[in-house]
Amino acid sequence: MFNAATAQARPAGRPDDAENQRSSQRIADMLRLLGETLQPARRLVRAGDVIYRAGERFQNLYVLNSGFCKIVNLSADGREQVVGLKFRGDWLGFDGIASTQYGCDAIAMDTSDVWVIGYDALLQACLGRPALMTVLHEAMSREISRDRDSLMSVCTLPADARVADFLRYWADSLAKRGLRCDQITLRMTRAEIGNYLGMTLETVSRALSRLARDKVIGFAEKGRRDVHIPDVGALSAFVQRCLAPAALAVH
Amino acid sequence: MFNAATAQARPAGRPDDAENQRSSQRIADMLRLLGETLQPARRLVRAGDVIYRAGERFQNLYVLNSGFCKIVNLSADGREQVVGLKFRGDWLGFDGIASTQYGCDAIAMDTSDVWVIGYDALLQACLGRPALMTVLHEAMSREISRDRDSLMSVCTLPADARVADFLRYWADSLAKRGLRCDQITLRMTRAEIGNYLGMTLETVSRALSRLARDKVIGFAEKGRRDVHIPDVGALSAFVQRCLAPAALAVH
DNA sequence: CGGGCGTTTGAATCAAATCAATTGGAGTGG
DNA sequence: CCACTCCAATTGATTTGATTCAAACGCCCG
Repeated sequence: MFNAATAQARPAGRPDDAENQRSSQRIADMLRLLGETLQPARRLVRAGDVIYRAGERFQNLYVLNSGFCKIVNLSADGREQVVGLKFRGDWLGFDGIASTQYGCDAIAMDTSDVWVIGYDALLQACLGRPALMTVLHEAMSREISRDRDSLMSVCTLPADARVADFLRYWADSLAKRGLRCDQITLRMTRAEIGNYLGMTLETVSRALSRLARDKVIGFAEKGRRDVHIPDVGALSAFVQRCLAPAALAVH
Repeated sequence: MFNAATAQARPAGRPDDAENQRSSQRIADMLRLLGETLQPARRLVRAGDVIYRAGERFQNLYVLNSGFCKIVNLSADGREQVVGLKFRGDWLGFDGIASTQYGCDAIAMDTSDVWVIGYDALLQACLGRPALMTVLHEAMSREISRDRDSLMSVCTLPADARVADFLRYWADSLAKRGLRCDQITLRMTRAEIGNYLGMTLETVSRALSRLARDKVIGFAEKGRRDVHIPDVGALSAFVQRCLAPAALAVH
């Protein structure tokens, strides 16, 4: 189930189409179930719009029906940290359940369709519809797994590998949603990527340049926002190369 | 609700006794509720024992009634990362819900009493006992918040501050469980602490030495496993000092 | 066309990792 | 009880990867 593991287990590191299709189906089923049983209010947001803010009273969970957003944690002393990225089918706001207020800001990074799920209504509905509870728990479970993968990446990978792993994660997220992942548009600045990965914007830029020089990624002719990924497996291979500096000529 | 925020908001950085007492009560209430409604099997484990392993089929959640353990993520390429520490009242195994198998190892770090909660039975019981569902969701929510705080710490703090923040987190965890927190016994080696914090064991050792030199912590006469923390607020202050290198003489 | 922001790239600096040596306790067995 | 071993921890010297500081470039938009 782990991204790296999945890529590794495959013969040639190519995406597991069957698995991705199942993911895509699961998300569609979940959205259909939520739509039918709860008729959630929809909120259309644009890049930069705030979905909720840290400190606001927790009442709703949110589900992204389309678009893309970031979760930003702000510490008491002013440090700001992007702690999560959310795509279609992801839930937002779980951190508010225990403390009765949100602990982070959720900011749209693109035009998005956000479904508003009243938490009390959801719990109520869960009682009559066990499938609802299942999707809720699975979503929380997945978030916990993903957060651990993030921590793992930040703690164990050097900067270049972290950037490569970030792109792999992004491509993987798109593939799991049935979207093409050979051409991705990063709707984040280098500074935001760096913040998310725990490094400076210059280091992100250098890492991307190195990835491009090694032909692991390509840039569109105009602008460096669009990244071309000919082979997702090559990103995983690049990560491995970063980790094994003294193990080259073996044949 | 965030640890750092809490400490900051206090007049003198001292622990918030009322809040801690509420936490302690909440945990006791939760354990009582679980014990009464589910009569979970108990498993006594000793330091080093495996509670579950990554890859095993998910069937149970676990709740620590006493003791202490670590959650270890193992990547496909062999990197090993401590991604969480669990104390009395904490739940283990949430990451298995979505994928039907555990994604990490859970290893006891001390003699512990682990309650085994069959997941299906729990869901069943939730239907009749909404309070059960509440504690379950709160536990997952808290884990998500905590994971984000970890990521924040690793991404934004220099090594010394990260170690200080780690000790603050540990002391805070004890306080929230009604235990004394001025004298803590780290049941982890420097290497394990370093792994958790994303640094080498030498860096952990140096950071601890510096904290001791600055009188923020003290070591027991014999052995360096026991750490004396005269004032938890001083740890937060130390973190701030690390972040503000050029702001000393202001009066 | 010019201003402003985001990005790239280079050079210098710095924090942390690595390499290496020593110390200190805990445990074992004579 | 002491000698011996083993492993954790400390501390110093050196190297290295990433940050910082600085300059230039390119793209978008008014």
